[in-house]
Amino acid sequence: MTALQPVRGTHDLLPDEAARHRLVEEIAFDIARRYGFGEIMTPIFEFTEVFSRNLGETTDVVSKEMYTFQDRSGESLTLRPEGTAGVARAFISEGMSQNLPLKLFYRGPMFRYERPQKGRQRQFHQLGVELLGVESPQADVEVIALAAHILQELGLKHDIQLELNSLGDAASRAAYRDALVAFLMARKDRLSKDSLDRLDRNPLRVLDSKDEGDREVVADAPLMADYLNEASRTFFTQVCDGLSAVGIAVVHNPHLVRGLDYYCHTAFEFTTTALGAQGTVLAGGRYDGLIGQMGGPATPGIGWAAGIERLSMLADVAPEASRPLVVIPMGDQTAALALTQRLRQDGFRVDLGFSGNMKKRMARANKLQARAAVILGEEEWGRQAVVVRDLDTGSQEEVPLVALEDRLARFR
RNA sequence: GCGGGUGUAGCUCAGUUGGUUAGAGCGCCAGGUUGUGGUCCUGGAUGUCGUGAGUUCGAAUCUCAUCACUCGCCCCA
Repeated sequence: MTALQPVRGTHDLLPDEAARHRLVEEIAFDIARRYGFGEIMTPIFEFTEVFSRNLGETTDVVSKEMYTFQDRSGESLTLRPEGTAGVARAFISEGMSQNLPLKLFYRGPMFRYERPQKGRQRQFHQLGVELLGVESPQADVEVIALAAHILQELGLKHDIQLELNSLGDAASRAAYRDALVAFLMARKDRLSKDSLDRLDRNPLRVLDSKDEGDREVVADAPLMADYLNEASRTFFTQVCDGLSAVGIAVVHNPHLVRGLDYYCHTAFEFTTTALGAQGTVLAGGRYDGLIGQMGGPATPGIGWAAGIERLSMLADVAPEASRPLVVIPMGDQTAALALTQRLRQDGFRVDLGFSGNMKKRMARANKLQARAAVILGEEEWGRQAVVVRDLDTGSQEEVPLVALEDRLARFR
């Protein structure tokens, strides 16, 4: 605990940036509402098993990135590294299976112990959605369409592309995995150190390797598409057709793999090249087995999550700069306080400085980009009036107190 | 966890081959007469030179360690 620094990988969000954050969240939530989603707020920590059992013991997230600690009663708790497991847990705990289908939106901090980089922090924020209880590929289409809609509304400056793949159902996935492992084992000596490790923990990851040698080996590896069984293939085709029907362009990436164990069928990522090594802006997939595996009623699900910091860096939106009114007392501070309170009650955004002479207060008003100043001159005050100065034009006039709100209306 | 780069006032940076009082712009504060901002002029304050050791007569400038940031790997949002 050295000096007064924020913990590595955490950041203070000052008002300007916090406002951007909120704006991104609000735009996303606003659109999600149009699609019928309601917000759910789950705790930022859960019993450790909620994550360790369901994301997959060998995944990086579980094996080396969780913030896990014991509370005073000795329970092992973990700061959530992602949102889906908590929502699934809530679904079961709260008996929500009575209300299917369920459309949930969430936002909030997530925690992952990783080496910080651009667009990657230890405490970061995500917003995401989960659609539970729908087996049909229509759910996949709706959820992906929502994602595309949000990104569009955020005006992402840099071109974003949607990559899509199918992992197939459990049977298809297992069959493919076996085939791939056999293929890779036969070429073990040509694989990079990292990929040998992947071969052990998550063989599909080898497909994604950036290593030159690996890429050569992988180039003629068996294709996932060839191992999809009939049902899985039909499902994928329907998702693709649906997306094309709603006008969403897709790049099929047969090497696209998800990091967490619970995914099946549809996997997708909206990617960009504008964030350095972090190409993913929004990603998700289908997880039909998760809730059953956690001990709840077998319930299909599909969802995605997006990093708010990443969205904020790319989004072409700016919080509306609402300009305040400023009250400037000349003599009686108490009268100014009362008048300020009155105007605030009337719905105006008003700033009343805490100290300083008139010049100083005017300068401050300017800095706040105030629209107008209400000046309480002693002389005018004696006549039950104040001076209202338009700070853009510099013109000012005397206004009787009884007419103040009316006169101020145009500065709202 | 691994590798590269960086670290000087609130911010952006300069600082010559190690040399004694560490600078600029912006910002901030105070003035430019009596109740008025945004421009302009004048003046002022602010630095453990990331931190800790070491080399040296002497270090912001060299060495080592450490911390933070940053880029890439891993992985992901």
